[in-house]
Amino acid sequence: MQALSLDRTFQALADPTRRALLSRLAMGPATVSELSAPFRMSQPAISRHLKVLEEAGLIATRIDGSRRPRSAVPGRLREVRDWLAEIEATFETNYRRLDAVLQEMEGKDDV
Amino acid sequence: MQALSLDRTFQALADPTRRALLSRLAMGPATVSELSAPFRMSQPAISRHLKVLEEAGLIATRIDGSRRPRSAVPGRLREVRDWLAEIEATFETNYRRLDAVLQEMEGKDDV
DNA sequence: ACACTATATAATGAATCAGCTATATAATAA
DNA sequence: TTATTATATAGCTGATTCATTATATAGTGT
Repeated sequence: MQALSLDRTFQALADPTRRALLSRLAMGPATVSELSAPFRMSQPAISRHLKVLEEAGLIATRIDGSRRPRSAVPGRLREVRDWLAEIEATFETNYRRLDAVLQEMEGKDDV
Repeated sequence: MQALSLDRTFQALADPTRRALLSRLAMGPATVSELSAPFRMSQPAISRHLKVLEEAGLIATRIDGSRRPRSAVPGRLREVRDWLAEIEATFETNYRRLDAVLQEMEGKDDV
């Protein structure tokens, strides 16, 4: 298996086809044929996108005869969202601090 | 200005240097020199990364004499997080539905 | 004006990406 | 066995990425 870096995961999400595939899979498992159907793109291209999503830890493959139904794996997405939330929290904190400083300055400056 | 696509934004986040720069900027504005200092990477490389972050709508540039202090812009991150949350919600919904189906099957199967 | 600092841009090269077509592999159906 | 279906892999191409060094641009300080 490959290393599950945020790099890889964000990279996987940086393509509209892959995001569409993931959206579809969030609604339930689907085979490659089913996933390919809505796209004007060759089956190999879709298979490749699915591989990227899998290496990013976003989907998983099950084997069912000659089919390879994929399904979404939520854990990885949650990690990504946590990372984003952390940055936003940092920003919020420091924004509030700045705000407090500004208010204090205003208090001493004005009147 | 460039189109602010999710593509571009995820792409921007898919690089560890850029994520580090964004983390730093979430704590408060900083100039290119300040941002470059912690990295073993040329100044032009950092400037380029900053440009990518800006084109992704994640940071903004202010002009102050010969300096170009950057600051984080939170709106875009929130959009990204919203997109992730939506997918997770879809997954949750469909997972619950499956769960319900399974429970019903179990009810009819067992005993 | 001159030197220095801060930053951006250009030119280049190696690596990776995203698509295609052709082909391989494996399971299913006849 | 043979044909068909489902999917993966290989090989190719053009575009994009990420780093480098060299250089341009523009402000600052003397």
